[in-house]
Amino acid sequence: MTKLVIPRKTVYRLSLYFRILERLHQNRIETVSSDALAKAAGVKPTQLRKDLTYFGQFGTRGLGYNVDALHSQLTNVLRTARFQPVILVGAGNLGSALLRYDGFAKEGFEIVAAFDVHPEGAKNAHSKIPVYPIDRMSGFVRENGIKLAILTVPAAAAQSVANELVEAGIQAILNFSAIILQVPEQVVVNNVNLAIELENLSYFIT
Amino acid sequence: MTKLVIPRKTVYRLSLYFRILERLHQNRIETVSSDALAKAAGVKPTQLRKDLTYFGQFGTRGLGYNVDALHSQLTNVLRTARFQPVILVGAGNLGSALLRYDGFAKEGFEIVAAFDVHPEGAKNAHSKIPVYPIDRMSGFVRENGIKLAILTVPAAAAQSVANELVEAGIQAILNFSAIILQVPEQVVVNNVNLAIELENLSYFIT
DNA sequence: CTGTGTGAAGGCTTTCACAGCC
DNA sequence: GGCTGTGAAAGCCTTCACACAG
Repeated sequence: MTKLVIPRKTVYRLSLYFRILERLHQNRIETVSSDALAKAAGVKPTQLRKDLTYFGQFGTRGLGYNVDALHSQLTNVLRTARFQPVILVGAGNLGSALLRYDGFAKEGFEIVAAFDVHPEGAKNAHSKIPVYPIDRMSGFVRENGIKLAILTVPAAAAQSVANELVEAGIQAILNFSAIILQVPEQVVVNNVNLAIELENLSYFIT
Repeated sequence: MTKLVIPRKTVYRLSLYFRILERLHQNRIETVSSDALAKAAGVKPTQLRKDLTYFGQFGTRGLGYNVDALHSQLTNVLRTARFQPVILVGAGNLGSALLRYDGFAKEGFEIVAAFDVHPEGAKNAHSKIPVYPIDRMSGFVRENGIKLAILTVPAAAAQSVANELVEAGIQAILNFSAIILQVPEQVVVNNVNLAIELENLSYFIT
């Protein structure tokens, strides 16, 4: 598998290109140049072309890329990445918000279950996703072979919940809690810290 | 101002260190080594030390860093970055969730107002933040000198709303919408795309 | 002897420059 | 002429190795 030689940042951008190609397809656009596609993705054209060469050649010189062909190539590269069942742990403010957020389902991710210390307290009226007590989490992960978890518990609980998830066999965590998780290196963690994103932006304000 | 010579990634990590130092301070820990602090931040000790040298020397050799002293130095570096008033545009699912999310306020950011095409439809029962119709947005930004906006509108509306924000004088945007915004280069944009984060994680699952 | 500070080396990404094809 | 593909160069960031201070 050539999977491992694609740089992390490139993989991230491939997801971007993929989504742009979907929109182009919906608009019945058949061909796109690296210039146009790169601009839509907010990168330089050379970067886009370099990104694509990691797994082949798809363009026609003098013309550009066939939207559908490139789209299906990217589907192929990212295929394992889509339609993964996901669990969410921590149905507080942010967690229950994400349960109601339809952006995941739209893009092929299904949150199959949520867990919380107080499942009955979850503000979950508008969602069909079941919220279970957290002591059922490990069992659920094991029985259903869940590999992906979204972590939205308070900072104080995050590490111990993460330990439990790892123990149960989780391979990747999308971490919204305000601490950096210590996990074995085979477990992948992406951190999203909204306060830091704002602080970072503010730093660059004049 | 030495501000501009600090690399973007370093600024981001400074926010991390800052939060860890706050926790250490709360726990009455007075001194911390670069090893311990780096581990908590998920980086290598040398990286932490290098990050700090961008704006001075704060450690005591053989001992480590004084928690409070380093904390106040970071406050100084990040000071403009905190306590900025923020507006939120797009009070749909994700937007109204963020209005209820207390993580921003806890970290010094106040969302002073929200805007939506259908303000009355905003699921805003539990929040005290006012939701105004979107045609009041520009005026509000101008009158209050708002520099920071959180954008949670649907992809189809995002670019035109962003244009309006830029026109009104916004300097930085935290963009949750699924497209990459085209903005003048003096405007800073940080993108958060939750579906791509999940897809990216999934890619690295075996 | 412990742990910071830092020039130099190394590694990873991005960008350039241009060859090659339509 | 227009646009892709790509080796080489540049740039940026991280890591190393070790000098130096307490």
